Amino acid sequence: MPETRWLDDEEQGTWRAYIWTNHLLWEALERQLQQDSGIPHAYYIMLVCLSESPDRTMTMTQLASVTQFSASRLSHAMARLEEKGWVRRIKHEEDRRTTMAKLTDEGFSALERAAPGHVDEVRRRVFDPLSREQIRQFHDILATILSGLEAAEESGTPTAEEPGTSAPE
Amino acid sequence: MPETRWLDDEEQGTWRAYIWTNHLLWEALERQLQQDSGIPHAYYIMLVCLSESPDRTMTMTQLASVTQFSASRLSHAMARLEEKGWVRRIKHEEDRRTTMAKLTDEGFSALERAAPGHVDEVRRRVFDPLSREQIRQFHDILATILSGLEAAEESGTPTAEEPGTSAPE
DNA sequence: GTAAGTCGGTTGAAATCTCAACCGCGTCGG
DNA sequence: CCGACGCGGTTGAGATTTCAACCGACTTAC
Repeated sequence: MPETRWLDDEEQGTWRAYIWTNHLLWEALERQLQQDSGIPHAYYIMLVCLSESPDRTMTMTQLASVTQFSASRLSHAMARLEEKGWVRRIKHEEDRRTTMAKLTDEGFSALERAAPGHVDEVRRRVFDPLSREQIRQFHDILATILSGLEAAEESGTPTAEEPGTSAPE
Repeated sequence: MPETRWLDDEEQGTWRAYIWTNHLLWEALERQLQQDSGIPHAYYIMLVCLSESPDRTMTMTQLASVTQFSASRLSHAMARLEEKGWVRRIKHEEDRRTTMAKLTDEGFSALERAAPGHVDEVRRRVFDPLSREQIRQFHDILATILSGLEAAEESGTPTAEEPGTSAPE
């Protein structure tokens, strides 16, 4: 790494805006969810993922992969959700190693209660202030960044420069 | 609030992309910083803020306000940074309530060591994949969202409708 | 069959963050 | 001057997250 290419003014400004937006937005969402439903956002995500899965069930590993949480974090969180009665863990019949996490009816209705407020907050904070055109641009920008990040996930930490090249595997 | 206005497909897609991007990006940055310098990103931000302040010094409250961390979080983190020798806390002479946080020379050079890798990561993950035009759009979008969030900060939780204050920095 | 290796998942301890209570200093009204 | 209140900041307990070690269940090679 010969020389650091520092961020120019425009990039710097954008980056700070990003950091800052993220920070405030996250806080607003977390607060809203916590106060209205007593659920941290991370748990909310897990419930959403389960609710959208067939039979409202997933293996721990699947859920970890979808949410990008560590196995450990998931396990602890699950224990917490199970205490609340929102989720039940069931041993898989065939492969006795794997555990199925199933959203209970109480869990589902907790989600139903929490969702409107959350969606409302997101809409108010993010989408209402943006024009339709901006939403489209935003989507494209995020998709672009995302594809680079996902490529990096699989193969070490490449320079996110190549479009199609597949990982060695 | 009569009926929930759910997100349409475009909004939903954008939102998920945002959540996901954020998550992966944050993890990538956190990991990079942690591994290369042993500093969590939150601490990095604090060091950066101090380093840019005159005399590399700020009161705790100023720092809390700039970083948007709670006083408590800041206090704990400061204790940690002080142990590392990167920061020193000094009682203010005139107003004995206030504490000045000062970045030490070791702190500054720790920052110097950490910065290039971090900037590099940000550039590679975020800006390199984007066109100049997209960066500009991104900036506008973030500024728009941000101004709503900041307006909400000050006055309860208004509907983010005011054109109001301009972005900071 | 059995020992080594891997996979799915859990556990406990340490680090961090949040929340509420707290302490000392300053200020203001009387 | 006196007491009440507000401000700057700290503290300790509780919740969450991470890290590393661990356990039992499958697989594979001998």
